[in-house]
Amino acid sequence: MKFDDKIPIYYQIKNYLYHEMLTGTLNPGDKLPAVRQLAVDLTVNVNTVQRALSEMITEGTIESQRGKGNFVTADTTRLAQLKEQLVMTQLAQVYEQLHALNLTDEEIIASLKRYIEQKGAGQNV
Amino acid sequence: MKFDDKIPIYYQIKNYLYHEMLTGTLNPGDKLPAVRQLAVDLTVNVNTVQRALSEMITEGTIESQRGKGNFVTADTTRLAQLKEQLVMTQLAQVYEQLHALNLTDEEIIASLKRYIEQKGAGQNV
DNA sequence: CCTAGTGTTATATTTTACTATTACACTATA
DNA sequence: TATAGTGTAATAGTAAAATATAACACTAGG
Repeated sequence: MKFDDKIPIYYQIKNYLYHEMLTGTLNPGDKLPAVRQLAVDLTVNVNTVQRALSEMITEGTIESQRGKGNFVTADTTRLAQLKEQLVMTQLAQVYEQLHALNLTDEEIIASLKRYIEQKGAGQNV
Repeated sequence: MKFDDKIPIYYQIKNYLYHEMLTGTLNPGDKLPAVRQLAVDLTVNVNTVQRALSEMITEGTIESQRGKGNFVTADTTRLAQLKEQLVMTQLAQVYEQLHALNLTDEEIIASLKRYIEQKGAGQNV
């Protein structure tokens, strides 16, 4: 897996796993790949995987069972909260940045629409 | 100045200076504060400021004159390009992230509108 | 010419993320 | 009970960012 060298790898692993958990690749209650396997898949060290997982365990989005494996929480409410939080974080970030560049609310919305239209021309989903 | 410990400081300094250059605090052709003064203002080391500046000099957004100072480029076309690029980077990032969470184009736009409305309630600009 | 103000560069040190490696703890099962 | 598969943790080493500090190079003005 390729990483952005401006952001800690363990942090990007968290986002990767969030993505898997929120888009159906990993469902509530599912067992995650073994840490050593994840390390191989992502071509990083086990400790780096563990650092990402331990933060997620603290957050409650993943539950660990020693000797068995790591599991996506079965608490769908918490997962919904996680998704909402990730979306809001992204929106807040783009809004703050563009607002700081003196774009008005309307210009921010318009520029996003324009971006999506341009992008959509040729590879819609 | 407070920095996000997930992103290199020199990189955040670049964004800070971009902001000053694109919102009228620093106008085309303006002289920047001396590097040592910037270091004091931002509470970082001179070398860290210099690293940010040297990248911006390479990019052509800042011009250096040894013994005199650093100056915002007078090339307003280049500054306009810079702003456009920063906006596009932000839009691409938020779009990719939200799209990766399975939000449709319409949902992405709608969620941004909702975010702005909620935010606007009480502190419009 | 000298001095103050400026950009530029270099060295050594500290901190953090990451890696490599090893070991330990627990579970399931043959 | 032995073994394979799992999570957890500790140690030592490497690399990059940032710091502290000093020195060098150029400009302007007295």
